Amino acid sequence: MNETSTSSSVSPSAEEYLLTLFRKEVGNEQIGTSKLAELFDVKAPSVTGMLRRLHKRGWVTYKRYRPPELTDLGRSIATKLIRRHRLLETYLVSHLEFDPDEVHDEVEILEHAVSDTLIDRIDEKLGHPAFDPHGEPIPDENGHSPNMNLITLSTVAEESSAVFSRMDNRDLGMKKHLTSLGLQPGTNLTRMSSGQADQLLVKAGERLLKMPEKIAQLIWVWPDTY
Amino acid sequence: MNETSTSSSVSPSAEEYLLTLFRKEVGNEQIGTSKLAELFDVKAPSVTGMLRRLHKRGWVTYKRYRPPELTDLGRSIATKLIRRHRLLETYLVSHLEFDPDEVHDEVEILEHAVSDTLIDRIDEKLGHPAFDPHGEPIPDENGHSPNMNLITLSTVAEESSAVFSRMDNRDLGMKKHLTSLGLQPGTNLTRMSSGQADQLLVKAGERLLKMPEKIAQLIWVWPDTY
DNA sequence: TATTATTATTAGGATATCCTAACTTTTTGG
DNA sequence: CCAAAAAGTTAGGATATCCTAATAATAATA
Repeated sequence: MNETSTSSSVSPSAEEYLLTLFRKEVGNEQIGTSKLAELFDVKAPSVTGMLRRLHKRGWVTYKRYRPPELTDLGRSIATKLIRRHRLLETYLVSHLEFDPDEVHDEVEILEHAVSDTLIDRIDEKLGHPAFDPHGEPIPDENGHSPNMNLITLSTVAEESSAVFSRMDNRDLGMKKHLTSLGLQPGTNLTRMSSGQADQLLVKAGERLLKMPEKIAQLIWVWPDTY
Repeated sequence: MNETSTSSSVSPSAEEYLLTLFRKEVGNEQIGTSKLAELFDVKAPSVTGMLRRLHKRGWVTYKRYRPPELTDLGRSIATKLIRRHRLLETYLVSHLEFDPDEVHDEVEILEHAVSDTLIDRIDEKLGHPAFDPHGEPIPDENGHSPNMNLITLSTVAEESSAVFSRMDNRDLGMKKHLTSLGLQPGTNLTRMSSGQADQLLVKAGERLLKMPEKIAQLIWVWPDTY
């Protein structure tokens, strides 16, 4: 058993802190003791204590009064947690009718309780998805994320194909609309030639859709590049 | 929010102890400190400590050197936990291809982490099942178990029908054997008349089986009583 | 740059869980 | 019915989390 296989052996809080630190690092955001305290609804000294413990576990480098830095180990563990998190979200949304915007809290607790076996089962059931319901990439078992060289659908050349990756997930209405048309992360799209300037002709699976240029600019795809 | 709605706010171990105590009570079995210690792979003093805490929470009545007694509150909480447990087992088996004999450990951890909402979703997905994969009854939201008036298959009258409910689940070999013959919780059985004394003739679904009296005594069925 | 304001840490406690070692009560059996 | 054996408890520690109050370091500003 490697250090990260049995997540139930590790305290949930510690993993949550790690995850937060990781997300902030990815987003190039600064985060200190008091911000963390606020996020976790905890008092500052608790954060200091946690940072010490994370340091002791080798997940972060920590020196008093300095912001914590993730170690490679920390990053690798966080990546596995991200994978669990996104797979669980995907599963709850697609198999248990959870609302994409409401799964987070449930998953935050679950991700520390499910076994690797269950995660693998879910991954299989879902067909090894590369993106979660929010369009975020799901790292594979080795921690590699799908290489994202995303472009908007509007920049795809006519007669070219691409894979739907993500859409602006701030506009729920549009999201639902697109989903109802069969446009979801993973859907294969082909842009057909169309006479009109501000209107695209897109083949999504079997369907042929007309789509305003404006919307195509909000849809990010993974280009088929051979 | 009632005392038991947010199980994540309560320590998993305490709930596990409660569950064990409840199961023993139901089975009319005695259980003391050292047996508990063995079950939880923990030393005796830890059990004493836990019993004190369970007492303080009002889940059990405890006096030193005496076996613990469940309180009504304890029983009611345990019943909810049993519901979670059995629904989760049922779900993992029917929707995620877990082996009925291997779900237990997974569920033991999960049952303390899932929200009531998720449990309700699962319950719906499963169509409000009354029995789990082991044939054990699943209490409803109010803690009521399906009324079970079980009798053994050997006491079913000839030419009468009954529904397979449960079998002695201590004998794994027999269980697998019966399962392979199509005998599972839920299967409809009809006892046919047979000339032999120590041998029953049983129709299970489409199949006609010969079954030693001995085995029929270990199979519990829900009689068809109109 | 010196002083104030902000941010972060220590000190000292609480709870839940677990442990070892030493002790007590209950049970059992001659 | 009394002495071992078995079962259970207390005492004293450990770790992970969290807290409050007091203190220290860094950052910001006049």
